Amino acid sequence: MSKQTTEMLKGVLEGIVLAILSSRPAYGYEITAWLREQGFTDIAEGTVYALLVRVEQRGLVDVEKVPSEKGPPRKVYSLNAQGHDYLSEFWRTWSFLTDRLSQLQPGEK
Amino acid sequence: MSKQTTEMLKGVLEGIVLAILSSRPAYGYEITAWLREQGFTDIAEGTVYALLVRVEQRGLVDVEKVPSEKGPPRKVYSLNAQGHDYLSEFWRTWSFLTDRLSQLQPGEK
DNA sequence: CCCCGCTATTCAGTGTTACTATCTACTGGT
DNA sequence: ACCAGTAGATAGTAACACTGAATAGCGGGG
Repeated sequence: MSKQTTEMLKGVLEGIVLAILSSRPAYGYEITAWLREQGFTDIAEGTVYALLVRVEQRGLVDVEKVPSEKGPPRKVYSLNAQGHDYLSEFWRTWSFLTDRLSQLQPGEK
Repeated sequence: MSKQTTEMLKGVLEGIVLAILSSRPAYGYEITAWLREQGFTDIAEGTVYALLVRVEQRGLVDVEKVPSEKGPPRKVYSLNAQGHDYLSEFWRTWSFLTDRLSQLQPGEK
């Protein structure tokens, strides 16, 4: 992945993952696979796990261990009330950014 | 500024500054003032100067020293050919992100 | 004259984040 | 016993925006 993409993901990736969790609970491996399908081809697995640990420690998600048929138990994350608040704030910030950038973007040709 | 905004700015602020420079040459103090008018109320001055040094070192901008009526000489930056290429790449990456995020954003109520 | 305010730039140190690379652990099939 | 696939954890690194301070030039007021 380009360095540009990497830097732009900082802060944004967290919002993306929380947005996914707002629609349904999910676990790390599943989220990584979904991101790759969506075109984030080179998201490292470790990145998603580390991100999930961070949001858990900040109390934005609830965690439940669910035994898996294959492999170790899954840690299924779901967005809690505080997480929803945080996600709302994320969308506000995101809208602010997209507004400013759309003004700067040259007319498409 | 919220920590959220700070983190989301990473990588994006650079694109914003380059976009400004693509429309006209400018110097650091001026860019900072403009950003503040646009609602980036708490952009630290040091941040913009550090960013300009980085893009200069990567050869994306040309620099010219221009004496100022008040205060020390200004370093006026302008986007060069390589900078334009880089900026195009930035817009592609930005479009990719906005596409993915617009899919995730809940229908506005 | 000297200090203050404004303009303008620079720099050292800090925290957060995504990356790389590696490691552990559990299951099923050969 | 071994291996592939699933699932998660962790140590170390690089990049970037922030804080806070310092530097420097010019004008005007006391």
